[in-house]
Amino acid sequence: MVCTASDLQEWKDFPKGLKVLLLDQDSDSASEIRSKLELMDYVVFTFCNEDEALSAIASKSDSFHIAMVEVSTSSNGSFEFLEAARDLPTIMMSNNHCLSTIMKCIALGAVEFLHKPLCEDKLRNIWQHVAHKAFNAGVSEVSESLKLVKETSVSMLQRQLKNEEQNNDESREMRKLSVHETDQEMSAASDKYPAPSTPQLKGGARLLDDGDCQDQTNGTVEKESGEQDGESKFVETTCDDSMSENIQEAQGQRDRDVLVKEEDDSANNSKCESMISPLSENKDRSHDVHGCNDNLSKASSLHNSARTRVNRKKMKVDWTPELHKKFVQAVEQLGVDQAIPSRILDLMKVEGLTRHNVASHLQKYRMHRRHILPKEDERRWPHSRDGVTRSYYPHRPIMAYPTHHPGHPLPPGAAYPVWGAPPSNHPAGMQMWGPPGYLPWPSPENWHWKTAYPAVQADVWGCPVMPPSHHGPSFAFPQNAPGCHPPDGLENSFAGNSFDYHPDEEVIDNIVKEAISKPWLPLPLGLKPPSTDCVLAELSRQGIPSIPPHAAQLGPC
DNA sequence: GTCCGAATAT
DNA sequence: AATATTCGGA
Repeated sequence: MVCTASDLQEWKDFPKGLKVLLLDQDSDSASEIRSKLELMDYVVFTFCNEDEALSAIASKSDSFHIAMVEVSTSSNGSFEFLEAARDLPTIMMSNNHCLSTIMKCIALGAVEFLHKPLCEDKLRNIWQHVAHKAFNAGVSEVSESLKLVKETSVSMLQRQLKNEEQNNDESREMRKLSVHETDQEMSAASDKYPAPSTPQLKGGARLLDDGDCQDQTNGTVEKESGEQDGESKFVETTCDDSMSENIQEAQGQRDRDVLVKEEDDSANNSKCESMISPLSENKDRSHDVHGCNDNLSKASSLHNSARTRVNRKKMKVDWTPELHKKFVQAVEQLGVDQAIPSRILDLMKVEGLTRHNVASHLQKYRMHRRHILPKEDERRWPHSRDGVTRSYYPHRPIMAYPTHHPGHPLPPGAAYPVWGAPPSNHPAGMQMWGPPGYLPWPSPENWHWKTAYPAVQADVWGCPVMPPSHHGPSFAFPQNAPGCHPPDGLENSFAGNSFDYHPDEEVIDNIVKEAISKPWLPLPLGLKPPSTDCVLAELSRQGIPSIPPHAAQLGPC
């Protein structure tokens, strides 16, 4: 369908009603796309059969503004369509991400190639191809084209401003178009066809665009104006440690030197997320696997030069080994118990890092420690229950874990070394969270052992834990004499644990001995209280034929 | 209102 | 899997 700029000018609520020919052999996929498009007020004509689609455009070629065609991996049919529908801006789409296929599509005139599954943003913006074509159709003279475009844009803009209250996505898109196409890119764009397709907009104003658009489209602005804003704002300040945390927080002073990378969801469709690289010593970013470094400075300067909406975009902190090292040092310095995000943040003095970032990382860090730590201080457990030496977790796992290095207990200070080993000993990006020799990351598939033994309460990390204190001491007390039989399932419970450890008698004995020698303490998990029968039998075996009368009054304490 | 930590989402 | 975001509670 030939859609001219003046058509657009007359078009109420563009792109509402834009007619989309959808050709997809897969009817499921087709209907999915269709419904998405329809939600955006496109009018969709679905074809699962290519011949039908071809005859449709042949007979009533005016009926469509744009086509979306699935490139089936099996046939070349879709290319035929492409050739047959030269006048129709055609977007090809496929699960097949093969470059040569894409190339072929483009070569044959496709205005864009979209990877499936299609994301909504891309669908929403397909109208741009129509607009682009309209603005370029049959206009030989650039100045004429520009004039037309300008008029069109302006009139559209005015119309939209009038309908302010019913502002919806389309109008916003249009405004975007007006501004940018008119004032900035049109002269360049008008003499070549390449689609200005949504996601493929090149550089320049994109960030601003997105920022604005985002602000308008979803009402997330106010949300980000709170704490988050304060933290992610780029403020160039210099504060020293003497300043109070709060002030620092409020000033967003940790956000110095952040490098941001513009979100690049462009043509390649590879969702390369924005990334923030908080590094004062960013030279040693040896593992920049994302290869985004080039963009960093670009985005950064962009940010500096213009508005800072950029920051609104999701930015991911890249926890490089160096950064993690800082983190761990901070945690150590504070002591695990006092290590809270804001303090860690202060100590780290990494610009651009937010408390949220740290909190998130801290969460992961703790989770990890929960796995490696119990082994370490398990042997010290009996003395750490008074709460004084209690570490981060109030309810220390009681089940004796075998320690990984039985002969090499780590001194408390060394329990959480900064780095167990030089990073160079590990594959790029590998992070060490614990002392040398520990599995850096116990693999989750090894955690399932916890479920094998219901009698042991396991926490979410798979560590057996003490029941909360309100269960009271009575919980601990015996129906079974220790030693009657090893706790049922104990072995099973260990069979698949993180360390592939199969407990031997010694371990069990130690637990049992501990329990026997300190009967006033709660019974370690995994040990069942002895049954009365068992107790009686044992007593009998020791030559005590019956329970002394007063014994019954003792009862459980 | 701020911060924390866990839960949940991406 | 890693990180961000959300949510409930202090």
